[in-house]
Amino acid sequence: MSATVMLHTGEHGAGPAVVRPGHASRESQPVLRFAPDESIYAQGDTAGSMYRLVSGVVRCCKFQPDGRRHINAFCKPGDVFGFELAGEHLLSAEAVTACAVVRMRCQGMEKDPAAAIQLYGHAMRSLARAQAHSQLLGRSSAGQRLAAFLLEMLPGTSEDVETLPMARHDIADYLGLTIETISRTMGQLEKEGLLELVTARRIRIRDRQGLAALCGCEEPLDV
Amino acid sequence: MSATVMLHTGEHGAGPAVVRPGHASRESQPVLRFAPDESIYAQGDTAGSMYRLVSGVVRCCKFQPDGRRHINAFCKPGDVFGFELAGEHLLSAEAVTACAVVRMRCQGMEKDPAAAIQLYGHAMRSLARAQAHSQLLGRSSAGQRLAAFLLEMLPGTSEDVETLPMARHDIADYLGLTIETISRTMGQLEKEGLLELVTARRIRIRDRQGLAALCGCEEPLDV
DNA sequence: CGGATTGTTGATTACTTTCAACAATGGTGG
DNA sequence: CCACCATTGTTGAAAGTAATCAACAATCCG
Repeated sequence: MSATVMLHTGEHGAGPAVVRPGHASRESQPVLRFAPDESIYAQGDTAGSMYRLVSGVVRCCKFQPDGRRHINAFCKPGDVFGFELAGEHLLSAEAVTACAVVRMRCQGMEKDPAAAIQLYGHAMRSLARAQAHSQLLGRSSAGQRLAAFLLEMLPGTSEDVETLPMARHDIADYLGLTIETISRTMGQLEKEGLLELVTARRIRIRDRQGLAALCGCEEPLDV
Repeated sequence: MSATVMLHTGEHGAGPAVVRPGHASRESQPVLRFAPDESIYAQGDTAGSMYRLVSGVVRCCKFQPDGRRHINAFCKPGDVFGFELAGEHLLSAEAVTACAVVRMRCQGMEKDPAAAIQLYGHAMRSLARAQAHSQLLGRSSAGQRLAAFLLEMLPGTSEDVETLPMARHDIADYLGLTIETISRTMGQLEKEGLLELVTARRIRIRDRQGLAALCGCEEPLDV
């Protein structure tokens, strides 16, 4: 026996477990807009809201004391980010492309079981992603990482040209590689016929199965 | 967009959300014991419980289709693991040392706000760890990884000899390195005077600050 | 004590980084 | 609309780090 709880996360959601503008303990929030490379919040900032990405791409990243940057995740429309257990953000969130974001204040969450369950869902999805990512980084090989990354970022189903929203530098900091290695590996994948680089950012995936075989592990999580 | 949370009832499922022994709305569960290398659950198993480690050390790991193993986390007494968003375990949990575990069935979570909030806390702690770990793997250098690992695993405060509970193979799969590299790097840290290897597993940390400086980043999370 | 397991060390190879120079791109102003 | 220029991406050569393969040593357990 099992029980299923539907957690509606869309703005138009309805029902008991809905975090949305208008909820008793929350209020409607305007859509915020950010230009590319603009900061949504920075690590160390007081955490008090969660954010739902409406459009665009966001990177959640950590700046190390030694100046290096690690990108933990790229958020796509529909993703929720920025919720924290403690009082301050552990990561920074920055717009990769122009993007639209809804901020939702999380006050009195502990008084609202439905919200707590929904928060749990978001946390678990983020957890699954983070674990998959650390598996990717532990597993090594530039080719495998890039293949997995491309399958994750370019969800298209046919052989159409898709646009990578982020720069090589972002990819490098996400995959734990250098921009030069990204460049070379991308070229190699092209030489192997797995993809075609129309320009650096405009890519046509020629052989999705080949890429999946290359990275030799689970398909990208669709969480 | 909507998300579904499967809240599984154990086969003996009865009563309100049972989360840990002693709590008002929960019931006491027996302590399970596992021998070293014994499996607590395997990836793909139906998920219906969470587990609290009472004593010993557990590894949460993923076996890739190509045979490689990645260890996502080592659990220490007090840690809670095994909760899932979906209906099955994404990772396996195995005893590293002999250990004692309390299994808690997760039923009727939606009726128990306190349990949901507690679950959220566990998920967020796991998330913070997973993110820190992917930062560690992305950041590189065997020496830095091992230094961070030792600070994480050997919490002692003075210069006493401590015992590593896991084998080199486990460390390697956790840090994304090989056992040979672990061995060599350990020897190098000893040569640099940062630690002393009484035996392979019995280690005296000589210079905690030095190790922290080496890994050049955040202190280990105490979550 | 003995034997299997676990850990170490050495030599070589493979891969990624680093440093450097160059090419392409895309946005801006003329 | 085009030319310019800063930004972004590519390519090459050399160096460094970790992986691999192989042999050996130490440890633990019965």
